[in-house]
Amino acid sequence: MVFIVTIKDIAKQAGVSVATVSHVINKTRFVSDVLQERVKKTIEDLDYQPNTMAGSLRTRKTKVVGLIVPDNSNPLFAALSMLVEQVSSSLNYNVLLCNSSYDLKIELSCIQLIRSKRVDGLIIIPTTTNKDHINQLIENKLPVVVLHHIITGCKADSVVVNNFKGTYEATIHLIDLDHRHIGYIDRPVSLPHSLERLNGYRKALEERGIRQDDNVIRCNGFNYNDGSEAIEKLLKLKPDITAILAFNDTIAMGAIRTINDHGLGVPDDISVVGFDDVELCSFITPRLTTVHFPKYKMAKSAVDFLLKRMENPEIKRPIKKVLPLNLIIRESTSKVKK
Amino acid sequence: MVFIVTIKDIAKQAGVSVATVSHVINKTRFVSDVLQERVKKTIEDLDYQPNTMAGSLRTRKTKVVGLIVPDNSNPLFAALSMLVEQVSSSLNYNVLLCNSSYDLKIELSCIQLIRSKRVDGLIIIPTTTNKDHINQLIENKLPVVVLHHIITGCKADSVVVNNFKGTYEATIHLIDLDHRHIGYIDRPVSLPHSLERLNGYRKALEERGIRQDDNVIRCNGFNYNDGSEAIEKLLKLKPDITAILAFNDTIAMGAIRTINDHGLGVPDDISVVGFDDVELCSFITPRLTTVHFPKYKMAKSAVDFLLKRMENPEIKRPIKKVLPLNLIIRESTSKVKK
DNA sequence: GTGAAAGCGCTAACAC
DNA sequence: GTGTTAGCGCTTTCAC
Repeated sequence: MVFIVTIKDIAKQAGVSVATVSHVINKTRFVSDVLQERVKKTIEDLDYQPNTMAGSLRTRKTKVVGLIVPDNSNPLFAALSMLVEQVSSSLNYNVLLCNSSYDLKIELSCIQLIRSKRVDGLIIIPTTTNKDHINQLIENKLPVVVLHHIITGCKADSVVVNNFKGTYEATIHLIDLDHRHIGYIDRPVSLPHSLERLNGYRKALEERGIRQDDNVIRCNGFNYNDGSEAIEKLLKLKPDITAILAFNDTIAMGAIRTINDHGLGVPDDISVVGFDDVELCSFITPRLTTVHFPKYKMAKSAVDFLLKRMENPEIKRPIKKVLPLNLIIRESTSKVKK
Repeated sequence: MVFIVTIKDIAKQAGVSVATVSHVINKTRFVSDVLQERVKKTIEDLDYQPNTMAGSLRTRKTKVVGLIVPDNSNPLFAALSMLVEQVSSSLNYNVLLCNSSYDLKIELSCIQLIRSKRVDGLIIIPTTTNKDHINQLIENKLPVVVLHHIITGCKADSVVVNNFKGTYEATIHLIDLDHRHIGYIDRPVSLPHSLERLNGYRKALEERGIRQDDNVIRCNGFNYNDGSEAIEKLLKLKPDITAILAFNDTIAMGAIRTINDHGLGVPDDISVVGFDDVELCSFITPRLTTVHFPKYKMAKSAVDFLLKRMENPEIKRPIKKVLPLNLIIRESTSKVKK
């Protein structure tokens, strides 16, 4: 907000009307070659930078999309933000990034800000299953797509992942390796997507007739050390466990660390499988067996949904895409020791 | 850009002037309790969301800062963006995030976009040492702070880190552990900050009278597998190496992976030290010895510098802050084997 | 093929 | 203590 050259200056200097200048910039009506050239040259000469805000005030389009994630320093969300930004900018949209810090109040205030900035749409990974604030946005005609999480009764379009199948396959994989005591480290507070994961795990056990000890533990947060603390407890509670599934890779990596600290090896003593397939998975030792999460496809679909909704607000809502997941077997899982 | 309630609607419904409404919203002049209440209630009732764009057009302040990073999925940059966003939003600023993908052309187009969005300031981790485009922003009176990188001749304020001391201490640490053949994995293309790191390493070797074999190798990119490839080559070239310093943690982790693949142990056969102290460092096995990078302080200082410059554009420029670094000794380094 | 001018939703100087 | 109104820099209708 510090520049001085305006469209008027260009118009005057080029000896044309502001309308003409506007039209050559936006290619929005025919302008003769002569004038076109003159205007372009003047723009160049004066280093003119159109003030898109002023335009947005009229057109009611800002070409920015809001993005709210719980925590951009989490590797999954970091990858997702990066990809959302990349595909957005390839379509000429900018991204306004907010971290909700897993806090609904902060999420609410992010939304406030984003609304007042008049973004053209919002992509959000919400923090709770609270749908009211999101539905209200929709009522206000703001296109929003919920990424990754599942909120029943929410009118927003969404792109999610087949969580159930992810953990189901992972568990079957473990069972096929003769594991019978398989632990599960869950998210601090259950959300539908994490319940799906838990159910996938349970279903697999059930199908294979494995007695359901309560081998499920909840961790306290989303960082590596929360995984450490969780496995610590689980190992104490259920010392016969030979394999664990973790809610995500971060938790899994924290768990591996602590397993090692107990003088146990992965996968020799305990097999570990993660979820998300964060880039690092193939570079830690042992390489982490995990459920691959299609990050690019998610980001792409989210942006596509948003643009689609902008262009045609009348499509029956909500539209939803469920992307498939697949297990990537690496080195952190192996046959159970006799 | 889809809402209909404007300040006029509020004014009419509350039976006051738009000026009064504006003033109660912005607390910018005294309004009697009665009117104040009436206005507030009306705002509530109509779910009015001020259009900050319209205001910005007048005030020439947008309350958004641009942030350009090379790649938000890199753990260091992810942490930095998150922190910049957090401190900005605590000061009522939003963040417009762009990834330059390590490409000057893209960086340029991000800047274009950011200028046209009239951000109040820009925080950038540039991709090259090219200073022209940055200096031009400054000439256009846009406050900008260069984060992390060093660009000589650049008029932007900056907050950086004492790179030299980081690698110097790390190398001394290794020498103190009796290592004499210490490799260094450098960044794909040298920049001043990476040269400082390289010099810290060299200076330490020189001071301790260690012959400078050319144990320096350059990796091809910034991902884990670039570290893998680099160490692969280095091991072939210099099989007597017992320790390596990596340009950053990501590279170090990739290297460890490959060292393991060669049947060698870290730190038993080869000690490894990283740079940045990304969160994961204390959770991989072995925990990574690394140079701690004060991420929060950087983000905080960058935003502070920006706001300072906005408030007082006349401060002699550039102002610069160099934050200290310190070595964190964990498990990936140990005495050299006889 | 081009220009004049109204108006997007605010802020803030000026008036009372 | 409150209201009127002129712009901020654009887009776009209407007119020629």
